[in-house]
Amino acid sequence: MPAGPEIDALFPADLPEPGHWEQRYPPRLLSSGAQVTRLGPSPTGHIHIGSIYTAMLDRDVAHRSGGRYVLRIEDTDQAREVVGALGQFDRAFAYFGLEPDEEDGRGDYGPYHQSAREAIYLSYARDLLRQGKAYLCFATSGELAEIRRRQEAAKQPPGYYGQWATWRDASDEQVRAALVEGTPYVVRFRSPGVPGRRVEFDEVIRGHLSAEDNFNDVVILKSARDGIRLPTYHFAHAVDDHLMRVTLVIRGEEWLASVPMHLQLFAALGFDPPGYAHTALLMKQIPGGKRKLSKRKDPEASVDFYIEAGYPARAVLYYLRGLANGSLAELPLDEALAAPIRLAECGGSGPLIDQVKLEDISADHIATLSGAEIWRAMLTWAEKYDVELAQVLVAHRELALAALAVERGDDVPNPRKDLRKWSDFRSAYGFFFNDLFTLVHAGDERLGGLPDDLVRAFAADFAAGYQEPTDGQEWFSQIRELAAKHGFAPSAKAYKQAPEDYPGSIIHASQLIRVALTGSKDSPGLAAVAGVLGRDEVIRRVSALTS
RNA sequence: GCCCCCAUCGUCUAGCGGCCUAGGACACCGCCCUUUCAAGGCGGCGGCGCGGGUUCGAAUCCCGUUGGGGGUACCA
Repeated sequence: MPAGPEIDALFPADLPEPGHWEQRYPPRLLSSGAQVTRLGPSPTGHIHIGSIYTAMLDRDVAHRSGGRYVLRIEDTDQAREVVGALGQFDRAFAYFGLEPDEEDGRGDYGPYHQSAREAIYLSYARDLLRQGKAYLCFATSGELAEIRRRQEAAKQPPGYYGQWATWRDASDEQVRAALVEGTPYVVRFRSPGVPGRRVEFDEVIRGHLSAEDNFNDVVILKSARDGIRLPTYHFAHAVDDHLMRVTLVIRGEEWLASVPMHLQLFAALGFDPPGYAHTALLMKQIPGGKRKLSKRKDPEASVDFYIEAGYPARAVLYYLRGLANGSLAELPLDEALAAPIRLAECGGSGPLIDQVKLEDISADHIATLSGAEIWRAMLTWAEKYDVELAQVLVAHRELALAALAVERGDDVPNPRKDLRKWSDFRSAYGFFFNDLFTLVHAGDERLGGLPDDLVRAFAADFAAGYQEPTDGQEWFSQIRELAAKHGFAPSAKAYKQAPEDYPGSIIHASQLIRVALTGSKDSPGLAAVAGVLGRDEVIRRVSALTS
């Protein structure tokens, strides 16, 4: 390997030494026991619900210990970067109230996106190179593929190591020649590991673990692209988490197998390693089993799925919290959200995300909200995802509140649970608003196939003698009397005993009015609905049946 | 293939050697309530993967096995 001066020639002349960064980012002044955590999402598309899950843990652990929760954008893979991803991150964190304590624009340990930290990585890479703890590798992707093919054929572990790592011990002449030719290169870590040797380490969630030590000379600096040379995740993890003075790395289980290698990197750099907690991955049910939720394949993996459908943030957080610590799922929502998450009590196996359970939780939660609270949340959601509905909610605020008061409120022991998410509002409550309601006429299939003449006559009678509801039973007696007059059976039982004697039962008669008023065969209690709609509107809607 | 993690009802889990005849929630089924629906009440179905140990005693500890998942990139 070429000596110092030749290595230095590969880097900018004014590149600072590691000591510079150590001073620039001094250890934090925090009380003992304070944890500094970090979330490192990649801007490669929609943010994953798993990131919200991890962010929740990061924030909880940091804040309860008097520490800091840092957001670091891991944008070292420029090829996969998606524009607009960052704005999405902000929206997602805001929706769930998981804004970081430090991120670009605020915090003393920035910049907080990796593409802006190139000089830092270069400093440490150069240092490793000078010490012989890293080396230049000129192998082409074709050569690497060939090595891999032969390793597979020989049933040997894949990777760049031992006899396969030809550039690890290349002569100075070989390296110089490649450099002179301008051959692209990467910087590889010279792993001190040997096959078969074991390492042990502690992991917060899984306890004391042991694994085969890493012996793979992983890439730490990728080849230059547009003159910029960025680090791999592994190297950036070691450098950033050290310099940002992160004390606890909470990340997905997919990183667990990399810990031995990461530990080697920290040791080679002379850093104290952070603590590690690897959370079980959120899974998705598939025909033959389950797999980790995929951002690309599964819409429910994206945070936007939950925001667009309008699941209340607190309901989602509560669900996620229950997944992390099962005992929290037994607590009421408010208590669960206020209780600490204990990493040591997190499960080690990945849970299937259960949409139905989430909806149940969400419906329960919404049922605890007042009409005014629901109106406010509905409006916030609709302004973004259903503009027409938002306009209606604003223009008819009183009507909306009256509609939301139907079978709901402080004096109602058993509030309606027909709203699981904000996007349910339109189908459940839209009919209250004339702008969102279409009159129903005789012959409509929702009327259940009753003869048009009967429908018209019944509707005309109802409209003509309509009385505003004062009491539910009293109001319903109007239908009861008319049903009798028009030959409907007085009860479902009577109808069932002699169906040929009647056009239908009292149930069919009431369904006539229900469909006329709500456009649906399912609705809240008719007397309450009619009360909200008001006399004129009830008559208008029922009269429509006659035409 | 190799390495690693994990393992209780269909799902999420409680359980950390005797409180277990294994508890709860969701789902499902039945009944009740009911002019429809959403609910609500009551009840039911349903599980410690398997085999060895250790122990007076094992869902709980150990070993093996099977199964599931993750990793094995100049992606994170």
